[in-house]
Amino acid sequence: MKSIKLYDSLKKTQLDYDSCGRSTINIYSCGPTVYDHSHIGHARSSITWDFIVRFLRSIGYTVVWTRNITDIDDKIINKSKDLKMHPDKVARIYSHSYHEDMINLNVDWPDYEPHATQYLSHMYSFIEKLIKKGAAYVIDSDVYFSIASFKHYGCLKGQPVEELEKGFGRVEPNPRKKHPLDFALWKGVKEENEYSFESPWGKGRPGWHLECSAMCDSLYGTNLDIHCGGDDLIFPHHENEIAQSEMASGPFARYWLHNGMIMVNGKKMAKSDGNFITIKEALKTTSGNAIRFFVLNSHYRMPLNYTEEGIQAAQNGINRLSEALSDINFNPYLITSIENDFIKEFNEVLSNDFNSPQALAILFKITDTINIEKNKNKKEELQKTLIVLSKILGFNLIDNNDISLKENTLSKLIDKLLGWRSDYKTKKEFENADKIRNLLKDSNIEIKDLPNNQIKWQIKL
RNA sequence: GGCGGCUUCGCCAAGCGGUAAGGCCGAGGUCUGCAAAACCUCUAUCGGCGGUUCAAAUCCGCCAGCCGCCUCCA
Repeated sequence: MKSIKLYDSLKKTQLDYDSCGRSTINIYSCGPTVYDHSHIGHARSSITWDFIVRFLRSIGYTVVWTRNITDIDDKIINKSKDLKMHPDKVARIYSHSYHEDMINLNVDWPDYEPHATQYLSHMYSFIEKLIKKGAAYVIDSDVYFSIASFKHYGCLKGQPVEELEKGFGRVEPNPRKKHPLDFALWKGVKEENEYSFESPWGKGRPGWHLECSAMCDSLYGTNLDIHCGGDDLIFPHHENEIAQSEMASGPFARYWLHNGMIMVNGKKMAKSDGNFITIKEALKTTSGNAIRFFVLNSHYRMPLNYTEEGIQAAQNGINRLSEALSDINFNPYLITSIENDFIKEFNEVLSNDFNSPQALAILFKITDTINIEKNKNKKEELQKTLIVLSKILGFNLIDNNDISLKENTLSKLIDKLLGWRSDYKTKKEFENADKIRNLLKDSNIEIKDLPNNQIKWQIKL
């Protein structure tokens, strides 16, 4: 098994991944709270973990990937009031929207996609365990986690409790809590008609941090290898997860990975700041491949500035990669395993904390080589290499090129038009020939005259 | 106030001690009826100032600007 290095947010240093002799890697990544359409920031996160899972699988690991859906939350409830709709329906609508986005971004389905509301009974036993161990206390129908019970509290954030307290001045202290940093595991209802669930402590709703811990515990027990999420979740979400899980069932995730934020004009893209672009909006003018390219072209831990130009540059880059595959005459879905230096180098750079920008550079190196290769067999192998590697990054360059389209009627129409254009060209009626070319161009179909009277066309966004 | 991070070509962005990847855009050329594509060629010494070193974008110190987290957040 290939060895990999990764940056661990908990130890705050780059480490060699220790597989503990197992070929399986259990990964849990924090998914969305479904109260609205997802934005580019969610896209980055999803694409990042998707590509890392793909890569780990490509080098031989068996990955069991879980990505949760938070389907109960105050924001969902607020939205349900706005829409005059049941909270559960709100959650289902936006989960569906999220799935649509994931499909368009070619993000693989995780192996498990637990919804918080499906794990209530597990949460109850989780809370009970904490209460028994003295790590949680009940006040009326609220249950709080006592951070004083966990001596490593603050380890992920990298700050002792005393320092964390200092930053707490801005928040109204909840007088019911024993310590200002204690957080709710279970929130009892304030009003009788609130959306809530029956629990051993009365009607209420689970605390956000609890969900992930309980679901991890249920799915993986103490065998969680990698836990990932956006770096805005480090504190308090992941910090609290660690505290709960360690207190309830012992060692939690062995490694922590966090992706950097998407920025807009130097500020973090966020719903609350209103400076977000939804994935659906972005897909109106660009492709899923381009968004993925845009994301993968920078290292996952770095902040990434979102701009229209950046997306357009990414789309142009994708177009060039697809271009190198536009004349394949083999079945791209039946590629037997190949080995060469490009692949070796590709695996090398990705093994070094998942350096996707360098991996992308290799794709372009292959593209350059394809474009100048005269030998048919060699060229074919390079094209196969490009397809295989681009798939590991999660690109779909094949459908982008629309091989299948060439079989259908639209394709026949295009060929017919191109035939007419050739006739006009033969008769030197270039004005008419150009009319056809412009017509196609207006429909995002670009044509190119190659030597020997061959004509190539490509759908170009 | 605390902790963490960022500053590299016009734009995006790698690099983690050995003499600046890649993408986009742009310029010139080959090809072409023209165009596009492809191909060839061209474009930075790394925020500032010091220091360590045979050698620094890379390590250390100081300064400046920017951002994130500490409240829901991918």
